[in-house]
Amino acid sequence: MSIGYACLAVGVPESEMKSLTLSKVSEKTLLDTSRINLAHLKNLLIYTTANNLKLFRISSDLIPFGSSDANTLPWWEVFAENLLELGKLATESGIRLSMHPGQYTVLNSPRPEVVTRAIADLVYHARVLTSMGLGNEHKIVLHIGGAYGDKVEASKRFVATYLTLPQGVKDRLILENDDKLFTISEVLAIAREVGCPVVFDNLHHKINPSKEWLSDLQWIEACAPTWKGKDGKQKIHYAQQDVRKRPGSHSPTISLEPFLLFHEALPARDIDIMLEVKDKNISALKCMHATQGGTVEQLGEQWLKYKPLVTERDPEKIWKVEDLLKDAADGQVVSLAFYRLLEKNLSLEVFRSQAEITATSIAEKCIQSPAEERRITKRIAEYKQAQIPLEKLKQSIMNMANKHRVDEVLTSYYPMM
DNA sequence: CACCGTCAAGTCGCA
DNA sequence: TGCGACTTGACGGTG
Repeated sequence: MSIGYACLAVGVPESEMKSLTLSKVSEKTLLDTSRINLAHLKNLLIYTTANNLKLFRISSDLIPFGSSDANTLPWWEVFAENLLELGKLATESGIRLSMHPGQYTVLNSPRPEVVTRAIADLVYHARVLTSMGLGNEHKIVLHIGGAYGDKVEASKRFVATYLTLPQGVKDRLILENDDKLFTISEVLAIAREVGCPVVFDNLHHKINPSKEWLSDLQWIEACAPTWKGKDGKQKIHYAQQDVRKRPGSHSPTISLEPFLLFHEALPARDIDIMLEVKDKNISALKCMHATQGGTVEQLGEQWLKYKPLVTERDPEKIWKVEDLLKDAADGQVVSLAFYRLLEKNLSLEVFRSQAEITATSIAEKCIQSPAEERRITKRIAEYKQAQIPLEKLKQSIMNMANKHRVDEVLTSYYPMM
């Protein structure tokens, strides 16, 4: 079983996708931005490989305006070599890639111009994966679209349009239940009609359940036959609700115990799980290590990145974690204990005075001029007097870390909580 | 430097 | 009927 993350990695320098606004589009800006994004994707794949992750979703932002008339570049030719190299990197590392056009790609719209653009967008996504030399098990995830007051008609339109898609798109397309309109049973009905694999999303299903009452496991089993040999392993999406936000919002991180319960209930056969969560790779590593074990080295590396978050709560707790890792002859055994202890410590309240000390010591690594020192000292004082939230202080420190490329700070999880 | 409104995509749902 | 929410960085303007 592979556990994956989507589009971006926290704490990986030079990995973010740049975008353009329409007013800035030109041949030069398109070329420059595409080149940067491809280089950043390479960094993401290197990171994914180094951390032994096997599932990753490529951001649709890879090629700016990739499916729009605003971009007339034959980018797949201009960057043919780069794309092939990236695909090779993924293939050699056994990484399964995917893409996921957003909410604005609507195949079943009654407006023909919307449908035309949606098809162009799917062609763009398929072209990225194909240009990378990847097989059809590297998929494109799509929702059914709008309901327009008549889901039956909307479903019929989806099917009709699906049938007109280029084969290269059909070969990669997989369909997902959404959190508002099309339930898992409705998606399954459409998918069976057109012969397309289905991705079960547990959170969408929780919020937008079908009238048939089956368990998550039963729905996953119902989706299983839609996956044929050429499609690769069955994929599902797993997410948890952010309790502070509207229904459907992804949680900041994956809470371990509910994930473990979900995981234990999964079928014995091999399934790929794409996590949808704000902290991306951080949760992917947590869930992977917790269920499949991590080496002492892997856990130690994670611990260094989490450490300042524990320090700003209660520095005394550091020793317990370090003792656990020190006594660990076998990383497999302590992985679960490590992440459970970590979660427990991270659930503690931040201590303002400790957060101040932590911020000071991290800022010290980044400061390179008296002016910077004055600015950060001022920000820390503002935080001390509760004039700004900790988040803002961290942002200032991270801006400086970014400016001076302070890797130790940039790769830590310090700004995440 | 920090902050804020706007943009760009399509649909839904609430005044 | 019209506009806010959804998403997120880029961008331009202000303080």
